[in-house]
Amino acid sequence: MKSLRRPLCFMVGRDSTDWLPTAFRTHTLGDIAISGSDLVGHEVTVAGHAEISRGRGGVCFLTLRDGTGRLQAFLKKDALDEDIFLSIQSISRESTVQITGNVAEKRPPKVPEGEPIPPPEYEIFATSAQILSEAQTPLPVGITDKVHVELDTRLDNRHLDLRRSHINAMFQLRSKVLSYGREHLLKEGFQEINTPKIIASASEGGTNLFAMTYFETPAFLSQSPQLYKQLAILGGLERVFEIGPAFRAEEHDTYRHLNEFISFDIEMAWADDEDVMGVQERMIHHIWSQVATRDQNLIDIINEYRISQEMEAIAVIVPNLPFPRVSYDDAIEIIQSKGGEIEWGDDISASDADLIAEEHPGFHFIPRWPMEMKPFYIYHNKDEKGATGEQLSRGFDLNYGRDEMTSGGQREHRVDFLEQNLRDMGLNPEDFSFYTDGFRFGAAPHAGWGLGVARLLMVLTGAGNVREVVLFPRDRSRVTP
RNA sequence: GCCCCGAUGGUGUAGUGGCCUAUCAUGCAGCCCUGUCGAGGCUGCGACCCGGGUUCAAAUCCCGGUCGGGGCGCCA
Repeated sequence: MKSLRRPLCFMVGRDSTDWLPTAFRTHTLGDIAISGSDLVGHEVTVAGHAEISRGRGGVCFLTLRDGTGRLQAFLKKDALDEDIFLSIQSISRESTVQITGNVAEKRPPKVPEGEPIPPPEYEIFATSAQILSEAQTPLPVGITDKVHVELDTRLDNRHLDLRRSHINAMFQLRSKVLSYGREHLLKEGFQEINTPKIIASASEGGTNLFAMTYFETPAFLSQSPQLYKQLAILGGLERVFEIGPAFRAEEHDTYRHLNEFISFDIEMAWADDEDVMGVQERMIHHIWSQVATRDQNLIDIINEYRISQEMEAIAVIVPNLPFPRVSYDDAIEIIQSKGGEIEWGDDISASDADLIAEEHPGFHFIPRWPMEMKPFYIYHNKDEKGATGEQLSRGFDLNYGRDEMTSGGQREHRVDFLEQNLRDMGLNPEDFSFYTDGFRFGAAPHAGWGLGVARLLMVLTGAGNVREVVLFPRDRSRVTP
């Protein structure tokens, strides 16, 4: 690991080498940090936030940061307008500045005896400068401070929190994860869809919905794209996925729940639960291996912060395929053998999941749940019975350690079973006719899953709370910012 | 929704009835330093969540409120 004495101030988190110039800059800071050797002697214009201004008298070292990286500007009193020099010498942190100057190699820092001299870094020797916007002092949360800041304070000031390098890196990773996931699904023939988020009635039952008024009609925010993605499959779209919001009016308050979250859903025709578990593990494997080979710089930035806070560094360990399958029957057995108090037919609680995680710390599927614990749209084979003779379903979960990432399954495509399941769960099939009608004219057997994007990100980034990896999280007590 | 815990400068903290005119770090302001880079040195600034109560005396104890944290349930 890199020495803490030399934080990687100029670490680059984003490849911006092919970004086009804009009205405010010819190059990004990250670009110059990477391509500095080709740019030495060239005049460039850059813009960014003033991270710190050091030096007095006739010199000033201004560390600038934009969304791509950091770079030092070197200002000499006799090389530019004196008033501007003085105002930048005493500029407040986070003010935005535009600098024009020539790229030069930095003088190497003094290093303690015996330590290697670091590779060359680059700076801009300023010939002109302009303050674009001054920052008030003090900042409500420090961008480069070493002091810990609580999540609640950070979320109240998310616009500043996002400027912190490791937070920026986490959100870049979020974008990468979605992009690699899309990339994989498109390769397997899936097409991206969007389903309505304003709905007339419960789409699954179970959780509470947020009520709203749709002109003169009562309506709800969708808790899941479930029924609509199935209708897309029944309509012959073969393989679909959606990355979109889901809303649940549950008053839960944990590190892994939000009332608005992004669900990554797929649905696949002519497939059973095993088929879509395959899609999922291949997709996750693709995401992990892409991040491991292409985005180690982002992981490094996160680790730089974690180490400074005396937290354990994270590593992207590409999981082996296939993921272990721990059937519900097996899970009950494992929990019981470890002294957990659980009976067949009980839900697997968090402390039970801890016991399973002792044997399967990484990704693992838990297939074949009892039918009575699964929603009405989950399929069952009549002759598949659990350890106590109860009906099993083709529903599954994907867990990482103790945390549930996904729930999915083969869907019930036989309309008479579907209606019976609804009745068994105390629901009226007539209320679901918009859905069940889709099954009356020849239905393709199909399967799918829904994955919590923030939960997956939590695993990848080492975040201890889904709120960390959601830009503006919505929980029981937070609706702003 | 249930159970536990907490609230002190901008931020993060120390504090267990009188040693509190409240600790430390960071920040902010000012001064010194013409190659800094975890910059350094010096001088300042800035806080006990709100309302009630107990007590000679409350940051500290009690009650209520508000806000927050952890765990659980439920789920993704």
